[in-house]
Amino acid sequence: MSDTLKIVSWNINSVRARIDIVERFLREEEPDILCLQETKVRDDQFPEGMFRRLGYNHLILNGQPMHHGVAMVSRVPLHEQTRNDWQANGEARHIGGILSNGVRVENVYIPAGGEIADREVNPKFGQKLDFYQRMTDWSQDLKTPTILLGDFNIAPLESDVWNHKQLLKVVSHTPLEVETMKKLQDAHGWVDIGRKFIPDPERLFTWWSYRARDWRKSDKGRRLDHVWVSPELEKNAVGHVVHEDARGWSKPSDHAPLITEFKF
DNA sequence: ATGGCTGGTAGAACCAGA
Repeated sequence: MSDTLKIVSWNINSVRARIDIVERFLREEEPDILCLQETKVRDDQFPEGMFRRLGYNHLILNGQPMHHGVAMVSRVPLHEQTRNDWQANGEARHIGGILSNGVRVENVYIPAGGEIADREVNPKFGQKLDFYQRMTDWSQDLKTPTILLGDFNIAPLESDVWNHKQLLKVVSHTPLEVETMKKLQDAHGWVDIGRKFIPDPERLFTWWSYRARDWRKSDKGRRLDHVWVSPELEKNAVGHVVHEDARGWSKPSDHAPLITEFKF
């Protein structure tokens, strides 16, 4: 027998402002698990009703007022395990759960890191690097088969950005960030599911700025969102797409959802 | 190098996103 699991990662940029397109997405795509980042809502104000009406009765929330915040909503059993503070400052940027088959799902919102790629003048950039380092330490000890997904805020490959040369000094694509991300990936042998299904050098973006006049026409995108899995789960991943259309829905998030299908 | 847009919350000539 085999079970399929359809899991989505989506930086939603306010779950309340986006509740109508989240509902549309769930009705059209019918994922089993939706992992959200930047929910921007306290747990006691999370809009549970829509999710429960559609059968998503397992809700695991780690929110805070104003900024950040992550959540997982599931229509299959998913039990909270951990909420790690990889920034060591109390911000709500991670929630971890476990499926009934023992596979862990780790949903993370890694800090963007501010404007200037120098930790001496921009503490936020240092926090981002430190966050990656703590995740690297955590990955080295990790034994459980795990799906790690979310907004990693780094686009590592040349084909992950609209213009490699122009973005070399822009936070999200600097060589130091790419190297830091690689150390995290190597610490557990994380498999990059995006590039397993859409190999380099094919264009692959998950985020387009709000500031473009026409995001689709200019297509100045970056691949900031990722789905990684433990080596032993690579064979279980059977499909992966970036749902670019949702970036063009009314009042969209600036990130598109990433849809991954597994067979266990 | 600059500017462009969005949401939350306060009630901003705000902050943060990336």
